[in-house]
Amino acid sequence: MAKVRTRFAPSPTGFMHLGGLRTALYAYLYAKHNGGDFILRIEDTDQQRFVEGAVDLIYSSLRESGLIYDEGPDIGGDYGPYVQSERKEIYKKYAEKLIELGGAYYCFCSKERLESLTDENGNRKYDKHCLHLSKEEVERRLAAGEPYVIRQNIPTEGVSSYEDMIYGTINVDYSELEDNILIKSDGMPTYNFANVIDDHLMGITHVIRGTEYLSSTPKYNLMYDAFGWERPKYIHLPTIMKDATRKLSKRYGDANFDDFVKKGYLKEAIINYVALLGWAPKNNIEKMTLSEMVDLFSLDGISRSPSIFDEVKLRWLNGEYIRELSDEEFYEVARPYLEQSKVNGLYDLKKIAKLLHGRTEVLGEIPEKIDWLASMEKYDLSLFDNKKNKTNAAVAKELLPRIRKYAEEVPSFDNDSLYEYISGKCAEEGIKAGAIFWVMRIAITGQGVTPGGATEMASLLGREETLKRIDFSLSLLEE
RNA sequence: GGCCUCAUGGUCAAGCGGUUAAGACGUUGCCCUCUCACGGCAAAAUCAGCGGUUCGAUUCCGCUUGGGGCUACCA
Repeated sequence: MAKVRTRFAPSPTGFMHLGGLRTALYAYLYAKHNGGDFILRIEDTDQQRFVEGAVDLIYSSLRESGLIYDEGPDIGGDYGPYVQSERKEIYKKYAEKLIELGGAYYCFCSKERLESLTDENGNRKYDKHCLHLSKEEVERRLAAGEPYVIRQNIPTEGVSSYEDMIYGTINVDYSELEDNILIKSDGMPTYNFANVIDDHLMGITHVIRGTEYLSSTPKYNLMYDAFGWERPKYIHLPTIMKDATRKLSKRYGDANFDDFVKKGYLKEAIINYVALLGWAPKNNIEKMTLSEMVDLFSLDGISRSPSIFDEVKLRWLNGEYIRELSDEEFYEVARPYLEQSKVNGLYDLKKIAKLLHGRTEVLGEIPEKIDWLASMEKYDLSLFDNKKNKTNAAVAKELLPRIRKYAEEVPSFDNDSLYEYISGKCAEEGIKAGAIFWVMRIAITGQGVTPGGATEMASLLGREETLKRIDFSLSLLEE
């Protein structure tokens, strides 16, 4: 069997969309699982939608997520060029050939005439008007420099049939199809034409793309057949949805790979999560590395129904990846976020990172978790209420001087020393340690929830600041 | 509207004629615990509806309903 070749063929219209990323991922996985090649091709035939810089974004997103392509515009290959706008002449040549074969024809119809074809329901279907032009007339008008397009000549009757590797047999009546434009008046091909020519010329064996092409694939098969080319195998993928009725799309602004990276999701987690949308490995594992996915990937694990993107689950998975990091690695990835928080320069960021490590699911939430540490504000005294430890503001007022004394006396201000010293004292003096720790934590932070216990927070603050805060709380309790 | 297509808990999903209908996220309890988080345990589904086929349907077929896609000189 021939070597498997798959391709990812995005249009450079903006950021790398997660739906596109998944398509790329599956194309990559299928190729690699079968020992084949994965190719990148840029489909930039629509100059209106072209966005400056988008091509570089495609390169970097693919590279960052580990989807290394074997051939592509920036790395070359034997089937280039890999950018469609650079293949204009190739399309022209094949379009002319298709015309000779009877599979296409020149069309000179004006926009106005096309619009006049619209029926009362707002539907429009080209009437093959120019198909009936004589050869001489076509020659004449071409020579006169009249603007033209090239349309595909689709049979008016009959049924087209093909096998999709996910959806099975797909039958479509030719009468449902229209004589689409293959070559636009600017000389550029449309997707409808370019994808066929390129996939064939580049030796693509398996075409992997979204279901939006499921029902238009018969048109492409018609061309493969006309040229006498072997049709590729088709693998159409279900859509990723934002919710039950809306497709995940750029319009909502939160569906880009870059957005998630910026929010503080790890690239591995994003890829891993996206892989799970529409595919499940046989062994029921959810957390996988890219290379594990390559091993496990199989078409019969792909579902046919659209799946909804669930950021909550992505969060969980991201948390799993974060917890797996060493403290040192976590510090490195968390650093930009730590540095943009208000505590930057005030406390030891490494120490904070260590406390945050097991409590962080998304890196971007780090600042809000620690910003309050920068200054001690007046807080609600009901925070001292705790029924398990039987504490409240009155109890706190009583306990705090004692806590202050411990903080002064403890020989070393690291967490272990603090914990041992204070719990030792509590045992000695017959006081409930839980109550002391609760009061102490509230008194030095003024927060109900903190990224560490009383002694951890104290050791982070240092003796001086801890005492200062205790005094502040004492004064609050006096009022 | 026409055509293509999909349908198991809130979400992702196992299942491929006979099961107590996996698992994960989330949710809710409980346990652990110097708060939170982590971790542990537990709970929650008559498989969209209706008809068939079959000794027997979540699994096969049809219809209905609902969702998605296509119907561009966009891909």
